[in-house]
Amino acid sequence: MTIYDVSEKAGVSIATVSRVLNGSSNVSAETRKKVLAVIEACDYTPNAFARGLGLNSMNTIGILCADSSDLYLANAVYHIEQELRANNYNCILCCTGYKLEDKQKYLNLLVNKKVDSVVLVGSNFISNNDKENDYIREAAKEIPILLLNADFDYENVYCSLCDDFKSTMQATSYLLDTGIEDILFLYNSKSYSALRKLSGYQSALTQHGLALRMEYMQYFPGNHANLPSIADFLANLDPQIKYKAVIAADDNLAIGAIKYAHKKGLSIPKDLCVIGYNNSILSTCCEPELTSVDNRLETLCHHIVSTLIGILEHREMPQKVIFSGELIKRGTTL
Amino acid sequence: MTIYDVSEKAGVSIATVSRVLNGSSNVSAETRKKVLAVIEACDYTPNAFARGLGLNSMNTIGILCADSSDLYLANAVYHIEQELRANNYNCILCCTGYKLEDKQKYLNLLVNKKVDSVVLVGSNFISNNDKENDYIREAAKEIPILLLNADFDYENVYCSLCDDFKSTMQATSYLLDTGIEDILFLYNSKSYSALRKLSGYQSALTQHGLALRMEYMQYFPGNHANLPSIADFLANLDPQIKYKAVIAADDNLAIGAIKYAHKKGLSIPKDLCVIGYNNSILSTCCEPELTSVDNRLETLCHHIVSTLIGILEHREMPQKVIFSGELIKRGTTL
DNA sequence: GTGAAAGCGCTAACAG
DNA sequence: CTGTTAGCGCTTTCAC
Repeated sequence: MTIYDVSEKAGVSIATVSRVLNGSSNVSAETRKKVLAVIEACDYTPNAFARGLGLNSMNTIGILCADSSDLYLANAVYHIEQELRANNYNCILCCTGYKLEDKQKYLNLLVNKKVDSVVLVGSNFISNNDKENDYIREAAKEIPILLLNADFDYENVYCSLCDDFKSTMQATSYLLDTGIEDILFLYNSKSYSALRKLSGYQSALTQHGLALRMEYMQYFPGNHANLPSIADFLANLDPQIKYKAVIAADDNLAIGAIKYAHKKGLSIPKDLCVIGYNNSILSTCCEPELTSVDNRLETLCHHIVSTLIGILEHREMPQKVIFSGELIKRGTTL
Repeated sequence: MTIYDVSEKAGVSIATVSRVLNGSSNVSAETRKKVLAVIEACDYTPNAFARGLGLNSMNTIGILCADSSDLYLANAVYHIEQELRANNYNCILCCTGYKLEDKQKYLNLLVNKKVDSVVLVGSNFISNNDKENDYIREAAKEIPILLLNADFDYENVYCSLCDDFKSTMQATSYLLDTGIEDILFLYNSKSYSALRKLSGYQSALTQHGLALRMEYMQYFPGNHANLPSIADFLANLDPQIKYKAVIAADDNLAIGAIKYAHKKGLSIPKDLCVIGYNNSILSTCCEPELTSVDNRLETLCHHIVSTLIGILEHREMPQKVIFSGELIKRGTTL
């Protein structure tokens, strides 16, 4: 069943069918009804490929993320998909892993597949080595690129992010204000976002007149989905490093710290305070529940999609939008 | 840059370019080299839409799931995407929620978008009211439909699932064998899979000569991502219902039970044993860690995709494959 | 081994 | 308001 069949049965030209299909106003109520009746009767649906070929778009957006099984990224993907679908766009999901080569390859692939735009979920798509960001610049020459939780200045690239620096600074200050000075910062990524968190931590210490100690900023090199291994990592740290609190770059690491405390018989929050990041489901699964920074994921996703829609509709849109996080206080802090 | 431009620059016809593009053998090594050189030089990529129109396929598979932010589903989606991409297929992700109307709508939409096939992730796509499964039969008339963790007999529908009945029966028996008889079964879905688990629980009790008590099979009506509300639910149960163990239909519910125990001052596993399902990240985040049924998600996903590829390549494939789960013993059981 | 040409099904500019 | 027609870029017979 093609548009020709419909036009024939309805006794009109294909152009007219196309018009009613696309809601053009230039059709008399009568012909419209006639055509609609045939369409209904034959259960006709336009061929999506032909449409794509003509319009050079199939109303699809690519979503690139390193690992959609990661709690945080999965949530982001979910919300973005929901928002896009509400706007009548389809999503092609593409999980790249963390290797530059693959990110590059898949971004390229999506561009060649003629998606209307792609949104990169997670700051790990931006490297500190600027040359490694060229693949994004390249893609941005073809289609708009949206970044969730990353900061990058380039034409046709748009960012929505949470101020991780400020949030972490506030979280750190919160601990400092309760009189705790020995705070371990735990992170497991060197992405833009992670580094911003690290700076926030440092900045809070400095502002409170405290010296920075490198050994109190620990990089966990493993997989943060392996919770026990995080606890082991902390257990194997140099015992010289004595801390009364842990600020973690995400909830997984924070849970690792809690597990470590349990293992060592430390009482939380009396002996050890813990603050996580993301306010994910992990923050309510433990005992006591985890104080965590809510980085407004849903808001960010909502915003990035409405920006995207605006761009595709050729409205003028802000290149960068920054939200503030919020510390959700639960049982792991005083 | 189109195939015409390439053909012109290479001094051949577009048919020849198409041939080298598609690896046809009927091209002399010399011409092939010439054409490839031009393609390389111009950085030419074929237009995906035109290709789709000609071949009636764009090598994309639809993935339907109720909620990709759900831990279990997110993992499934991740693995399926990875496997498909490894086979050079793209994935259109579509989160439907749990309403029949929407599942129907989106399955239809994907069929109309001319995906090559769709995989339905999670048993919630199959209803016990068989009439509500007609939308799947409808779709199966157009393209192959794959079901992950659901059981459904129909032409052009293929299932990969874990034997939830058996796994739950084994888990229950395991508890019974340690001498615990008062076991609460906690579930929050009435999907095929959840009901199979329930039967497994019942069957184990019956086999051990124990009577079934309806009040020991509790349906939690809330959102299982809200962990504290699960604990509250248990706390508000009729105090007449005294139990020494909880078998939960997923890890979220099990974590709720652990939270409940903490709240009540019950010691785990001495006063209360808990068994979860899915062996997700939640099973290692708590204290003690959760005994949970591993339902071989990765294996299932691997299998479902290789079945799919087989079908698309017109090989004969099994309509149904059933794996067995495994009880992973951790600290919440004796 | 290679080229010419007929679709694939739709959109949109143009003419009436 | 409606019809005619020229693409969109590729695949695939069918000749040579």
